[in-house]
Formats: sequence, structure tokens, C-alpha cells
Amino acid sequence: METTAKYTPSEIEPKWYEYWIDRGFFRSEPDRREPYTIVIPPPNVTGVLHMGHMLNNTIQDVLVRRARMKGKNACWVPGIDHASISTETKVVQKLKSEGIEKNDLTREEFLRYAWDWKEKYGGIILKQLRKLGASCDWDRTKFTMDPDMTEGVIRVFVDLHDKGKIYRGVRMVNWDPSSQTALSDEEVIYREVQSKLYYLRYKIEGEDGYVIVATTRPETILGDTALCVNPNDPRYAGLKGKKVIVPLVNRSIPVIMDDYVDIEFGTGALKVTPAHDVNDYMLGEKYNLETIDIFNDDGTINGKVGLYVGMDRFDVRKRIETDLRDAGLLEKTEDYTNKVGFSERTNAVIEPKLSMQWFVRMKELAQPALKAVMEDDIRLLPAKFKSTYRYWMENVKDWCISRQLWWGQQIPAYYLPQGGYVVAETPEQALELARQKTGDEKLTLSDLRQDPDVLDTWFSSWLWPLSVFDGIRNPENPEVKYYYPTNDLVTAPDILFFWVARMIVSGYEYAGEKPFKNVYLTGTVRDALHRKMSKSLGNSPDPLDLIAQYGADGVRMGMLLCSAAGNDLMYEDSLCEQGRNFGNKIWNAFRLVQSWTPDDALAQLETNRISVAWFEAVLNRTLEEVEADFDAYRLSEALMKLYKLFWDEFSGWYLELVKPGYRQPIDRTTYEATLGYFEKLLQLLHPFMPFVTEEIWHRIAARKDGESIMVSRMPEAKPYDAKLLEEFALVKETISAIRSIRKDKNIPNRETAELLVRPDENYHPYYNPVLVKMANLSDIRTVEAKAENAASFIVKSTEYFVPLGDGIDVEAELAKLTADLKYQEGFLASVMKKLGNERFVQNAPAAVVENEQAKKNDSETKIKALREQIALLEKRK
RNA sequence: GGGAGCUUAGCUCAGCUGGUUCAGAGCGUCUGCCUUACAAGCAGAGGGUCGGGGGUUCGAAUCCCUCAGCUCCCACCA
Repeated sequence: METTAKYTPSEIEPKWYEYWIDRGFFRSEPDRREPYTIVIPPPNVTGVLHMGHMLNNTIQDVLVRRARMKGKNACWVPGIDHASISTETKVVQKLKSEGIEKNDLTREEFLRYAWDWKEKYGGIILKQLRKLGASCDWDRTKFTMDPDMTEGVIRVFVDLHDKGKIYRGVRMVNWDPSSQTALSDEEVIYREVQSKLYYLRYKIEGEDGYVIVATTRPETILGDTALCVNPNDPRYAGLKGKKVIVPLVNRSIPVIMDDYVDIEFGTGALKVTPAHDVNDYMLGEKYNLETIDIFNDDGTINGKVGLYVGMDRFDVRKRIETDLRDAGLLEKTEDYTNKVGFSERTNAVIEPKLSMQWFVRMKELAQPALKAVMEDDIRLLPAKFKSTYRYWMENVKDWCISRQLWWGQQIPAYYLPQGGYVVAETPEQALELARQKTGDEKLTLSDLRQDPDVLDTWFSSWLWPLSVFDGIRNPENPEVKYYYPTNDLVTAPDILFFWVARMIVSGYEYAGEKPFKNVYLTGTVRDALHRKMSKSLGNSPDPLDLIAQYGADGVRMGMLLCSAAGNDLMYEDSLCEQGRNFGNKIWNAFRLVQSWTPDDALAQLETNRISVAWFEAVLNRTLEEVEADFDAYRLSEALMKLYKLFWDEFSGWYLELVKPGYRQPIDRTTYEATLGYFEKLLQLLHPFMPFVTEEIWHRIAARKDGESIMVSRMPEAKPYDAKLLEEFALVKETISAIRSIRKDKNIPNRETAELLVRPDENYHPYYNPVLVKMANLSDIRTVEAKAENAASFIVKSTEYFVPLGDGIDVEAELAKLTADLKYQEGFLASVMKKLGNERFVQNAPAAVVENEQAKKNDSETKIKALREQIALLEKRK
């Protein structure tokens, strides 16, 4: 790349990624160094990179690259999740578009298609992450359905089953009629929906009257097996022991009384459909009601009742409204907002359904996981998630882990011809067990029928931090002993319970140890209007386009600049622009330094000596602060500090001060110091902006092959001269004041300003060399007369004058100074009042009182200086 | 219905155990500059009664109470 004024990321980024890969810098093997481990939250095999991934993986990469540069053996394990339900859904859709129905295929045929699909389209996202610069150890890439991973999952299932932690039973589960599988509670999203409340007439048997019942789901009357009222409801006292007739169905059902029913809601009468509502199911259990399941698995009506057979549930709802009205059984309808559960994956409306499923008993398993987080053995960042976590873990319910799908790990339960089942890791072991159990030695493999269901995707990913190091099958292997527990987990809070909590549970159960030390929870990436980025809104930029436009460095930097842990990120392109501009700034600073010619014969100017010493101090102070920010996971803060260090302190002040005149040489000492600082700045910035820093790292000095910045040693904070920093702040203030006057008085940039000073105790001798960079400085005592026609200002207590010939407006200057004086006197008065307050002097810490004292002294000297200046001007008037 | 959190400049946010700077940053805005590193830049400026009210304290953006608004999580009101 030419050293033009515009830095072009696309010309250099691919080159360096290849360089890092070729030299194996991302690889990690256990050695004697301290490990630093992150396992990636495995994206869905079906996924493509979105803004959430960008943020999440940038954070991980920053942490990993920094750890690596701090001498740790950094290992970032990448991988993908088989995503049982969403992948199966996609494959089914694709086959459908080719005219193939899933139902016409055998399990084996379908899985062949699914694996083909996975090979062809799966894991695009990992390739995309390379564009971002992610320093994953790609040789370790794992897939949750790799043979060893599956083996581990099956082993865990068998083990939990043998320990009595897994059981099989009929329960009311969340049924997704679209993918025709059960879901866990966590996979159901509740949303408010505008619907109707239907008031139906249930005729009282043997009487003329009706009971009016309000329901949102009139179609479920087909499954009604009771009507329930509150025993304390006087309106319905007469119904006791009576029966009512279900509208249209004409079934006679008993009236039961239970105080579960809310007297206030609707008409205070509840229809009970035990097969299709969780509460009704409980009532059914309690009163021994009949259960009539009226739906097929796909949400159409089955033949049990003989009405609406084969129709979809939502069509029935419309149809039954008409039929009820025609039959005079619909009292009225009302608009009503209620919450409806949707499948997280397929967005189908969830149907509560009674079915036989497998469950993990969570209560006991969750105990160590709860304790670990509450005692901060595992830190959640930000900590506010602790209370949510606690609530969830204390009220954890059994986990439904069976899915009526094919893509995933098949449940290793084998049913016997005689009834009953055995659970084993392999069919052979199952056969052995079956023979023992039945005493039937003639049983063969073909007599056993394996449970057709597969396991919930999360039943494999909850083992992720262990299983990627083969820690389930070989708990004592050197890899898992070295890398586990991992250090940081970076993920989104919406999978805190799906995934994070369960990983902690399995970690304690299978390694007796936490899976990670810190959980960094990112926020949601939103657009400028605070809307979640989503495909349907079309408000999400394509991350790869952004990288093409701004460079990976620019996008990384932009995303990280304003995203504290747990805070949502309101994305705007201007963030990336800022990132890109910063890359450009670094590039141009390099161009400047590169143009310099060091001269060994040249003595170091005093300005340069001071500037070098000053920057050394600024650098080390920032280093210390950045270190603290990283310890507290305040990544954005750390980046902002480095940004300002490079842009303001280094480029704006330091380089401007030491920069030699056009085509002039620079002394060797300053030159070397400058290059040294530049290198350190690049190193500090490298975790955030890996590409541009690597490029300049190689341009700024001759490097041997493999001397990459990413494996260089991160600079460490050293003690610094705080006094020098304080004094230099006054220099800066002085220079700013001069600039301000120049602008005010239209003094051209080319002209060197003339500056007079009245030195006092706050004036430091080394000001002179620095100030003469900006102005032609002289001591006022030698040229007093000039000060009469000058704009003046005061820094701390030192008076300065910029002579302006006759051009000065005495009245205006006088007014300004008088205003300053007035303010200063008021300020002094307030300080005096404080100091005069006995309770303050007694109660406040000594340092605070001393500080007030110092403020008083400063204020007094400043007032003195102001009075002098005013007197000077008065004389002129 | 329960719980958690948020409310500081036009926007996005810092402000970590109450105490130096009449409240900070970045971006944006305004003004002047194409000054041989950088107009993706430089220099300068404006902008806030820290959501309202009350309390504790010598001292509150910071702690407590209360009201209002927003967000998220959890929960079986048909």
C-alpha cells in the first residue's frame, strides 16, 4: 500500500489474516504458561453473521488477543451448534421446495439430506468471523454433533438416567404444531395479541337456563369435560351437583366448584379442557375429569368428537363462531388482549399438549450452580443479572429434553417387546441390559426399538466448555485439565437460562468445577430508533458490507466505543466512521514519523527532552488506568482512553511539539523515543484494531519473519512523574489561551505570536522551551511598556500578555477582566465560608480541608494578578 | 401480578467506597482555517437547575423515601 493520506483497510486486512494463520499464531497447545481460555458461544449451523455476533465476537477477540500479548497461552475454541429444530425446519423447507415431503422419507434418508445440507451451507458464519479478524484456534473447531461430542452427550444422558435425574412421563408440554415437537418452557415466547373473548351459552341440563362462559378459545369446547365455578360465588350456588351441555357438541359435563376460578374474570364461569390448558389439566387431575385430546399433532382437529374433523385450529375458531351464533349459543364477543405463546424457532402458536416426554430433574442439580453465582465464584457482568439468575435457579422446573425430531442426538432408550425400556450408551449394551432385565437370553438387537425422539439442542451445548476438550469421555485428559475451567464467557443475556445456567449446572456435575470464571453479558444491538435489529424490519446492516466499507478495524472499534457490558448498543454508521477515521489518524501519524530523518550529530532540543519526558508520564498513567478498566471489564472505557491517548496526547500534543521543520532532521534520542512510543501505542491498540496496528508495526521497523505484533509483549505500566503531568497541564492551558486570542484577534497562523509573561511561583522554567514553539516569549519586566496594548490572560496565577499594537479595545478588555474578578471573588467567598464552617473543618477528611485551603490560596493569587492587570489597563485609559 | 434495572448536554453514555475543577467524554452542532502527517483533518465556541418532590449530612448526580416515565425478565387469569 502506498503511503497516501487515505488509509485503505481492504488493501491490507486479508494479507495479515493469512499471515497469522500461516504462522499458526492462533493455535494453542497446553504448555507451561498460564492458560487463558474462551469457548465461543457456538452459532447455529444455519446462521449467518449478524450485528449481535459482530459485537459479541469482537469482545471475545479483544480479550483473547490481550491475554495472548500478556504472555498467556490463549485459546479461543470455535464451533457450531447443530440447532436441532431450526436446522430441521430449514431442511424440511428446502426439501419441500424440491417437491420432497419429510413424511415420505425414512429417518436415514432424511438425515442424509440434513448432513449434506450441513456440509454445503453450514458454518458460513465461522468463515465470516475470519473477516472480522477473530483469532480462534480453527484447528479446534467443534460441531455439537461430532462423533465424540455425541458420545459425550449420550454418556451424560445414561449417567443422569442411572442416577435417577432423568425420567420419562406424561406431562403437559409446549407443543409446536408446525415442527410437531415438544419444546422446553424457555423456547416459548409470549407476546400480546389482539383477540376476542367469546361468551358461550352452556345449557343447564334439565332446566331452561344457561350458564355463560367466557373463553378466548371457543374451538376447544370440543374437549370440554367440566364447567368450573368458584364455590364462593353466590351467582352460581344453585349449580352445585348439576350438569351442563357443551354447545354444539351436546355433551353433558359436570359442574365442579373450585376457588381457582376468579370470580371477577368474565362471567366467573370457566370451561375446563384438561387436554389443552395447563390449569385445566390440574383441575382435571384434582377432580378426576376425562381428558379429550381434540388435536392432531399438526394442530388440525382429530376425529374424536366428529365435528370439524381435519380443519386447522384457527379455521375452526372462525367457523365455530358462526356456527355458535347460528345456533343461538353465542351471547356476545368482546375485544380482548391476551398473551399467546409462540415457538421461538418456528413462530407457530404453541399448543399446550399432554404427551409422553423425557425430563431432567433440575432442582437438586441446580444447587451448586446457584451457590457459585451467588458467592461470586462465577462473576456475572454486569452483576445486576445475579438477582434474575437467582430467581430462576430457585424456581427451576424440570427440563423437557425430548424433541420429536430427527436431526439431533437420538435418545438412547430402547423399548422391549415385553414392555418397559432400558437406557444404554450403545445398542449392544442395551441388549445386554435387556437380557438381564427380562431374563430372556433369546432377545436380539432387532427386538429392541430405540426411542425415535432426539435430544434438545441445549442438551449438547450445556456440555460445551467440557466437551470441546473431551472432558466428558476422558475427564482426566491433559487438555481438559489444562484449559478447564475457562476464563471468560461472552454471550447475550437472552440465553442466560437456556445455556449459561445449564453449563454451570453440568460443569459442577461433570467436572466438579465451574465452567468459566466470568460471564460477560453483552447488550442487544439496536438501530438508532432503539428497535431490535431484525430481518423483517430490514434495519440490520450486513456486517460484511460494513467491513468492506470501513474495514474490520473500523467496525470493531466503532462497535466497542459505546457498549458497556449489559448495555444495548444503538448502532449507527457514524460509529464505524469514527473507527475508520481513527485508523486513518494512526496511518497519518505514521506517515509523519516515517518522513523524519534522524541525525546523530544533532543535540536534543530542550523542548524535545521535556516533551519526551511528559509523554512517558502520560503513557504510563493511561496504562495504569486501562489496566484497571480491563480488570473491571470496562472495555469501552479502556478503548476510549487509548483513543484519546493516541489522538489528543500523542498526535495533538506530543508529535506537534517534537516535529521538526519541513525537511529538517530530528535528533536521534527524540526519534528513537518517538518510535518506541508509537510501537507501544500500536501494541495497546492491537487487541481492538488488529490489522492496522500489524501493518504499521511492520512498516515502522524491520521485523524478522514471525515478529508479529500479535505475539509481542504488551507494555506494562511503570511509575510516572505526576508532578510533571500537573505542570504540563499549565503549559497546555497557556497554549490554548494563546490560540484563543489569536483566533479572536485574527492573528494569522503563519505569524509567530509575541507573548509576555510575568513569572511567579507557578511559572516553571521549562515552560519557555515548550512555549517558544508557539510564541516568541519574553519576560514582561524587560518590556513592560508593551503590555499596555495587550490581550491578557492568567494561567493559575501567572499573568500573560499578547501585545497587539494599538488594536486593542481597552473598554472590552477591562470589562472581561472585571467580570473575571467578580466571579473569582465570589468563588473565594464560598471557599472561605466553607473553611469558616467549624463542622466542615471538624468532620471532613484532612485531605478535603487541605484542598479547600489550596483553592483559597490559588484564588487569592489569581485575584491579585487580575487586579494588577486591571490597574495596568486603567493606566492606559 | 411479581422482580430487576434505567431516567445526567441534541444523540450515545461515563461519573466505581457521598468531598478538589460553579458537572465529564465521544459523536453531532456552530465559527474560522485546504497551516507541506492527516478536511476521514486542525483550532476555537456554544450546550445540562444531573426525571419531579422530600429527607439524611458540614457537604448529594452519588445514600434513603416518594411520585412520574421508560426498558427487560419471570408468572397458569380463562
